[in-house]
Amino acid sequence: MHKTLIDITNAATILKLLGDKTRLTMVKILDSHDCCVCEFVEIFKTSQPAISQHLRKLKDLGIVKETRRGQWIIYSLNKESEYYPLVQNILQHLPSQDFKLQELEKQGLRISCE
Amino acid sequence: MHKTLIDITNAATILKLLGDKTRLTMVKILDSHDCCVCEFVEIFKTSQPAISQHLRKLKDLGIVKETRRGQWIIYSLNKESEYYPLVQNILQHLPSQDFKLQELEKQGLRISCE
DNA sequence: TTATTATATAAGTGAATCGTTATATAAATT
DNA sequence: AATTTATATAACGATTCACTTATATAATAA
Repeated sequence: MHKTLIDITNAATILKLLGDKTRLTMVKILDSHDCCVCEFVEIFKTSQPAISQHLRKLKDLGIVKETRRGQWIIYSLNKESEYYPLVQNILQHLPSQDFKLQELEKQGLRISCE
Repeated sequence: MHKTLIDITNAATILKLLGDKTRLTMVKILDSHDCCVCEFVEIFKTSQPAISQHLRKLKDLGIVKETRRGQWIIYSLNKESEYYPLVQNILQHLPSQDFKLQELEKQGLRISCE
């Protein structure tokens, strides 16, 4: 099986970053659906700056990328990242978090960014 | 492929624990060789309490286990851990750290615990 | 039994981390 | 042009974390 070896210092940095429940859940959600900031704000019931700061860290390491769509900024997993294989491997061990998006849809909050 | 799903809160805890260069390197080394505390002290060139504290955290989560052998306590990976498959998966992405043990042997320091 | 060696624990300190509030920027709407 | 909506950044406080020094425990050797 192909495995890109990752320098242990960089690997520790990535794992530390993913070692936060909010960020780990974000990444798991992004694994199946792109999302904008406002959706995460609803999902995690925390402040918008807190969400932006988490996304910034993920973006700084190249784990996620952003695309502007009008006034919204859509985040997605960066599949070109050298860390993507590791991230994918980790995510396989986690249960789907899609129910969080489904709750949003029930409340009609997901549509806001589409 | 069998994957044991890990609750996302526990997964974040595990990843945070592995998100430290010293602990991650320890676990990678333990993946191929059992080690005692004094070896880690030499390898990481840090204090004995610092090493003991790292091992304590890994032990508390069940990632490593210990066996006393005379005055030494030998640490090894706990392959029965529910987190072992995840840990294994992560370690596959890391380059071998055996060279650190080999350096010890050159200095005749590894033999001390055998 | 005393000293030595290996390891663990406790307490304290400085740095890193995460959330908050306040403010800035940028696009869309009026 | 002014307002609103979405997002980012800055500054600060509380908590967490990893290390240090000092001390405790436990096995071995003298």
